[in-house]
Amino acid sequence: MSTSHIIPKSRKQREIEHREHLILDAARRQLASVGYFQFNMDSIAGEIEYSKGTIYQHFKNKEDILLGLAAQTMEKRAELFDRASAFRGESRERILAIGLASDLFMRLYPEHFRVEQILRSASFWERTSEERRQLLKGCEFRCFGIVTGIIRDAISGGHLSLPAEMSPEELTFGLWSMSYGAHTIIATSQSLEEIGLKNPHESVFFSFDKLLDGYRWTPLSQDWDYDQSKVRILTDVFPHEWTLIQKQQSFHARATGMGNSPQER
Amino acid sequence: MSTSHIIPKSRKQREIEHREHLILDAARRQLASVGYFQFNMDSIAGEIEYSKGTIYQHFKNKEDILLGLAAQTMEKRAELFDRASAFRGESRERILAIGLASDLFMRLYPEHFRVEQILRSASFWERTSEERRQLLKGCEFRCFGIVTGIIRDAISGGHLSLPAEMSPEELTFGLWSMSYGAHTIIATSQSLEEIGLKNPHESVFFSFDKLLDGYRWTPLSQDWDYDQSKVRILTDVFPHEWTLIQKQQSFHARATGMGNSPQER
DNA sequence: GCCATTTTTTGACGACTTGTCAGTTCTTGA
DNA sequence: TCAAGAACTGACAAGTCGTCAAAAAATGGC
Repeated sequence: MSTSHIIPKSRKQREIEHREHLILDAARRQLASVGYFQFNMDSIAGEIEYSKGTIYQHFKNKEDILLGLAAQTMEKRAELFDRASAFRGESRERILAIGLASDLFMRLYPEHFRVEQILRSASFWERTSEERRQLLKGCEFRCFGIVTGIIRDAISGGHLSLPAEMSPEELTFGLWSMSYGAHTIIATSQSLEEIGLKNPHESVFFSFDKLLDGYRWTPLSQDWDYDQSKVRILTDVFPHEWTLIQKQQSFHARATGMGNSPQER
Repeated sequence: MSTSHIIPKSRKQREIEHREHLILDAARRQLASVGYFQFNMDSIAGEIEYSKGTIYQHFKNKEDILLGLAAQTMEKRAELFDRASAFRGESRERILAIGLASDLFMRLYPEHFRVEQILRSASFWERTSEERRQLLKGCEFRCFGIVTGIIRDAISGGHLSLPAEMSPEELTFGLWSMSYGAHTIIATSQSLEEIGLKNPHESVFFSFDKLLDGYRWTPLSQDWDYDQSKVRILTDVFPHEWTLIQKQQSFHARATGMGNSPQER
């Protein structure tokens, strides 16, 4: 009796979860192909072959779907951060690994930035469901905590000492700002080429190096071959992701400066 | 005859321009009070006491109005940058002045970030008018050029030398990223306090200092009192703006760490 | 196998928006 | 004073979101 009770229930459960994925996948495709302004509920319903009413049982409204998309990718970002943080090496290499994770993340999920942009805009949040909001916040905290953890490790390991009035969180904020800003600009600016930036991705790493040198986080870039660390991290920690990106971009590998090994700089 | 020809025309002209301002002001208010999702053409029309049709003679569509708002504020940002760049002092002080200009800008025009966020999002641009697009791009180029100019001055003045493979534009991009990222996060994040950041504005300046130290842009922060430079720039270059902000925030001056002189750090 | 009850799904519909355009009002200048 | 053109208007077509009564499907007791 217990099984006949439980099995149908869990099948139902799985069906519901599966449909949630269907909806999000359809939404992601829609968003990628037609953009936010064309993106509408009727066509998502059409695509997944369920009615609009059913979608509204999963999501409070249109915005909630976008939040769902963001939560999905943020989850993946947090995973990448976890793996980066677990790299066995100098603390500064571990932070470099986080930088690489960010970079890989934005290359693997470029739509994420479109969504995040909308997310961060006017009066969006109040329309979404509390539950999903918390989910996203959780991922954000997790990522933030991972970075702050590495910083604390660096301090206790004697590789970094912050001015007395400065907290590890503030350094994390600086790194976050730079990374978020750079990636947003890269993803959305119409005219970086025109402005004279051939390879903004690479510039980000350069700025990172200099920022950490400014904090005197040892080993300093002049005393250590971080290009080699980069290769090691990519092959050890992100082999799968790196392969994916190399495939994606192999046709213009040399132009992006990442399809090849970092030594070329 | 010529006067009777010209005067009415220019009055008409002025009326039209005046109305454009009316529309943008109403839109700005709407956006600030109800957010993007409630923001609609009918209520703007109601507020300015012209019909919707008339609004559509000025702007191609809703998005074009937002672009108009952005162009208005970007113009102001470019002005602040111009003034910052004209500060007579060390090149690194001039870059600090740019940093202060950014900070003042976001404090004076917080709605701008809401708009910019929407601007940078999905399939927005294709709906707007080419003319206004160019206007905005122009402001962006101008700001970018000002910063790059200061960097070139620093290089030719012997205060900074970039690695051979790195261009001034790449450094500008790094500064832009950090500033844009930080301000966006500050303006839109729900939970900075919760995460342990009491005064993110101040953290930005700290990161800036460290980044420039990393580039060995002299005088290094350890050899120069940049807090004092900050005060000098604020009083010499941005006296009016600074007063405005102090008034705005005087009731929680100590909390923001900017209502008072920077020495307190 | 049958039917009453509960759960799930559906899509027509109300409410609201955007952008248009035919018709009206205002302005200009002889 | 009035004709011609410019400017303005608001009803309207087209399209969207989110709801909800009714239909369909699943469940479970007999």
